[in-house]
Order: sequence, then structure tokens, then C-alpha cells
Amino acid sequence: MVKDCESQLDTTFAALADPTRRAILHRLRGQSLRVTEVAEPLPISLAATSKHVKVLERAGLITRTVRGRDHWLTLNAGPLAKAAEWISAQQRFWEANLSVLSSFLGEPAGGRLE
Amino acid sequence: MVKDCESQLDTTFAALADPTRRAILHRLRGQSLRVTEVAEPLPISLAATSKHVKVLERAGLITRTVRGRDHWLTLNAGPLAKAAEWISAQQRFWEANLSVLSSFLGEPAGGRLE
DNA sequence: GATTCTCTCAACTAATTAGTTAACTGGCTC
DNA sequence: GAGCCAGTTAACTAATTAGTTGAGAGAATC
Repeated sequence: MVKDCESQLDTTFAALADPTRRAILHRLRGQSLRVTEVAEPLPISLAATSKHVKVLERAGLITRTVRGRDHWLTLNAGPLAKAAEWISAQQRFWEANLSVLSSFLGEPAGGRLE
Repeated sequence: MVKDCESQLDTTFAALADPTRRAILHRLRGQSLRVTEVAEPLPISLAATSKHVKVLERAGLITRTVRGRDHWLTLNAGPLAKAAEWISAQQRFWEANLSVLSSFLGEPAGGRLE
């Protein structure tokens, strides 16, 4: 299933929008863990954790390696790079935009600014 | 309403997860626009656009300046910086993680890797 | 002051999501 | 092979979301 850039950003940002999933990614920094280990500190059921893992996997943010009955999860930074790229491209225009705003606010006006 | 870091990331990433909203932000690069102008190229109603604008505003990604009947929208990069920060903190561990993965995959094994 | 323009809000629908519990599959161990 | 362990799937609920249309509030204009 080939996913275009736009819809990849959709799934990446949507995956990152959940604090539980961010906690999972955070926990996978520098170590591979099994699903049960990932679930252990979380205040939700194993089934719910399994769903979150699936979301992260579909977003390409983690990689699953099956070994017998254990599923080992590993961080995968590819989509994170794409997301960071989009954000920084946006930020590149922030300065320019600030000047636009200030010149706008500096106008003779008469309008309310709240 | 004071929002902690975590829930700010929630709303920021959730706001960025929608392609229409990313298009709006993209369009606001370097220029302030009114809601109608933002809505013009979008294939949805003005009311729907108004909702997206509200989501972006609540996420702190844009600022609204009311002038008479016109609402001027301006990009606001603060939350973007927080989001970028979270991502790059995560990325800092990618290299370390790659070595973990490769040593894991390099084990004598017997497990399937699919 | 009547009309038009900009924008929001209310009410509704259809789809998605995060969680639950219960049942199931497949691998390990005694 | 009986039973346990790891994990997914199914079926359900409650909440949220993206969109619609229709109505309304306020500002500009003729």
C-alpha cells in the first residue's frame, strides 16, 4: 500500500496526537520491548495497548519483529523525520510572518485588537 | 485556561493531523488572510472552514484579529516549536536504537523476521 | 433603514476512536 | 497433551469529529 506524503503526514500526526502513544514511543527510546512490557505501566488493558501498537505500526513509527509468541517493538524514525520536515518548512516563514503581523498591527487602524 | 505541555502536544498534533488544516496553515505563510479568503480554495463550506479555524486557534497555531466584520488570521509558531522539540528529542535516540535493533537482528536467532 | 456581506452558532448525520470484556490462536513448558 | 503465556480479534459502548444546512448577529453600503 503506497501512501502519498500528505496522507502519511495525516497518520503520523494522528498517531502522535495521543498521549498514550507518545508514552509508548518515549518508552521505546533506545530499547526494544515486547507488547506486554509496553503495556505494563499503562493504565489500560493489554487489548487497548495492542490497538495503540497497531496504530503506531500502521503509521510506520514502530517496527514489529515476531519471535515465537513474543512481538518485539522497535522505534522507527522515518515518519518522524517527515513530520519534523513539514514543521520546519512551516517555521521558516514565521519570521516573515511576524513582520507582516506587526506592520498590520501598526496601521493607523481604528479596529479592535482582542 | 492553562494547558500543560502534554495536552498542548495533544491539541497541536491533532490539529496538524488534518490535511485541510495543514493547507490553511500553509496558506497563511507570510500573509494574513480573512476567513472567507482562507475558505475560498477549499472544497468545503464556509461554516466547515470556520470550525477548522477554531480548532487551529484553540491549538494556538493561529491568531485571530477582529476588525469590524472581518476576522484576520495570522500564523503563530509557538506550538509548532514545542511539537518540533518533542520530535527532535525523540529522534536523538534513533541512532542508539538502530544499533539496538541490529544487534537484536544479529543474534543467532531462529525467529522469523517479517 | 434595507440590503448585503462576514462570520459564527445550532442541530443534525455518518464515520472514527479509545476504551471495555470475552473469546480465540499459537507458542512454550511441565 | 494439558495448561499457561503472549498477543490479536470481535463485539460492543460512549465520545469525538468532519461535514452538512439553516438561521442569526453585527458591520458595511447604498
